[in-house]
Amino acid sequence: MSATNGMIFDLENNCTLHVDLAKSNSRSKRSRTDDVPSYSSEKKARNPRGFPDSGAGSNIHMSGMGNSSHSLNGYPSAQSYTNFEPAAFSKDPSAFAPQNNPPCPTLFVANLGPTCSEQELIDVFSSCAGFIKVKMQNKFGAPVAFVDFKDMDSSTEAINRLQGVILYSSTGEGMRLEYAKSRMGLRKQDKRQ
DNA sequence: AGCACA
Repeated sequence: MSATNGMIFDLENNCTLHVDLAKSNSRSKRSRTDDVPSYSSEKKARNPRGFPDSGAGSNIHMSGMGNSSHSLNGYPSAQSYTNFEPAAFSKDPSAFAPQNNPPCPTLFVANLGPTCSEQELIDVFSSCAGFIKVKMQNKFGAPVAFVDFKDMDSSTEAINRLQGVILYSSTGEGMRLEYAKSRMGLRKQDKRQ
């Protein structure tokens, strides 16, 4: 009787099933906002829409990265493998990387693993057209990198291709790609149609 | 969420 009192999120099937609250159930006298009769810890969580916000509406599915041909922790000094295609594991880039910065040729890379090296980023980003160089900044626990492209078109395509790509040294969801901030960007670079 | 050099 309490199995489907709220909603059911089925993340595995990439489908969201939300069962409406009991309108004509046996407990129809219960108010819509008060769905937890046993625990009255938080009463402030009420919506005028009558739909409890759980915040779990995103159906993020991480693929398993089938390109792990090199599982070694060491990397060759020269880039010997630059032919793998990151477009194979295309997913929704906007699910976990909202880039609101104005477009620029330089990309900001974050959410890297603690053992990520600059050579690894070079090997990954060199597969994109217009790639120039990678400048990595090692901070403790939060390494970031800057990737320079020749144009904003190249950097935009690089974001779409390599957004959320899990490196061999990644620990979480993968690296986060954004447009780099710069005080030079305050110039008029927004072109209106 | 976290943004440096030239």
